[in-house]
Amino acid sequence: MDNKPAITYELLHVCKQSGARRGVIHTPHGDIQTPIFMPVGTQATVKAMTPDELKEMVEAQIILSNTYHLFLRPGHELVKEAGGLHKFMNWDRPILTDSGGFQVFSLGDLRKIKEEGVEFRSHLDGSKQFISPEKAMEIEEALGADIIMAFDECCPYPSTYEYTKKSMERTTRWAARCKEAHTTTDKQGLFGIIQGGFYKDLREQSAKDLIEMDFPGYAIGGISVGEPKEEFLDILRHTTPLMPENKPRYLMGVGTPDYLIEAAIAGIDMCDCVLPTRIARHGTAMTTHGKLVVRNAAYERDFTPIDPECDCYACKNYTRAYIRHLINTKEILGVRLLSIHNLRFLTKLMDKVRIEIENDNLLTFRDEFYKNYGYTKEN
RNA sequence: GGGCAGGUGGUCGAGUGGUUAAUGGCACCAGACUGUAAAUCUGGCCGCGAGAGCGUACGAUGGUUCGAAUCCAUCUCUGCCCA
Repeated sequence: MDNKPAITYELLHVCKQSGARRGVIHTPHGDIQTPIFMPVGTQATVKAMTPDELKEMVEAQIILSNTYHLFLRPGHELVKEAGGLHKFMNWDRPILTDSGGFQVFSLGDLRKIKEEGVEFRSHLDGSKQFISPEKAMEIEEALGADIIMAFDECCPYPSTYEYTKKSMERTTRWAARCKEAHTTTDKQGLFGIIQGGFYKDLREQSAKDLIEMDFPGYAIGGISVGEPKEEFLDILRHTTPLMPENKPRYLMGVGTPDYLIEAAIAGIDMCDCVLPTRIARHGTAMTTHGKLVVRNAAYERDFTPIDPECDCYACKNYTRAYIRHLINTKEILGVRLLSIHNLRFLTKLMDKVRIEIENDNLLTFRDEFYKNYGYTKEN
């Protein structure tokens, strides 16, 4: 196990104003400039986007995919047979696969948690499926992403101290089993996931135990699950400093502009979220001046771009009135244009965040951004 | 000219004497969405009112009845068939 690790982190600069990190993550499929926002492509596709669009229009550096969903369909063996996930979906940049831990949370009614693993009743056909830490590793290795996540439990909010503690300790035991089962360490970096809900001592315990296991990167899981923003920030700010400085820090499931900026300030390097693509499908855009529900009647005759300050393909070529028309008539193009815009909006936001870190100016940038976006306070 | 079937809220369409301001679909209006069971879900959708409520309303008019979108009469309009 002394071969070169698949994933390494290089710290380039720390923002003197905010403490945010500017860095690079080296992966087998290229470098990732951080802090970064990662679009989510659960079923081996970022919904409505081609890989070319993700590269050229969105300028995505890395995308996510999902172990649980690909395990059910088309099956990890099939993806392996196709030559791995990169080849299967025609994406040659880095990929990160989530382990199915989020499905333990989101498929709450359909699963049973045991020490050995989680029994799921498939949401597709009701069939019984079992995912253990070892199984998750088998699937993730077959898929072949650059970064793979340990199998964890994402606790609901709120959860009692007792439940959260038991869950966190089990997640830690599962992390050890994932590490033990993980064989492709030269090609894939396995990240541990810090849990502990909204209890600081549990977060500390989780971080300590996982760090002892020496993963090539660490994630914060189990926040941004419906809690108030103050609690989110509190746990974020408490947990991030516990994470190693020489390894990537990943905050799972965060995707509103304010949360992304706060995450960077807290010292996070990576975030992912379904939000930009989901709200695009539901007719909403993120803009410099806040959320814009394009399908609303107010934009029926608005012949200006979604965001006049945006340079994306959708904003350069189409009006609110046209995109509203496409969304309201359920035309695929509407969803595509909004997805391009929202994803580009967030990747560009992170471009700016990286520049402002280099300029030691991130707090000033945040305040300015909030003012434009319409946030009244930062917390 | 004769026969038959019908005219219900933006629209399509239930309802055939009271619990009906009137099921449902669509359209429309708004909200939610944060490691995707999500091109989904929730709410609103006659007028006025914060609300209790009030006022109008099922082609038109008149009638029966304690009570009618529902029954009767006449008129009117639409579709189909026959001449």
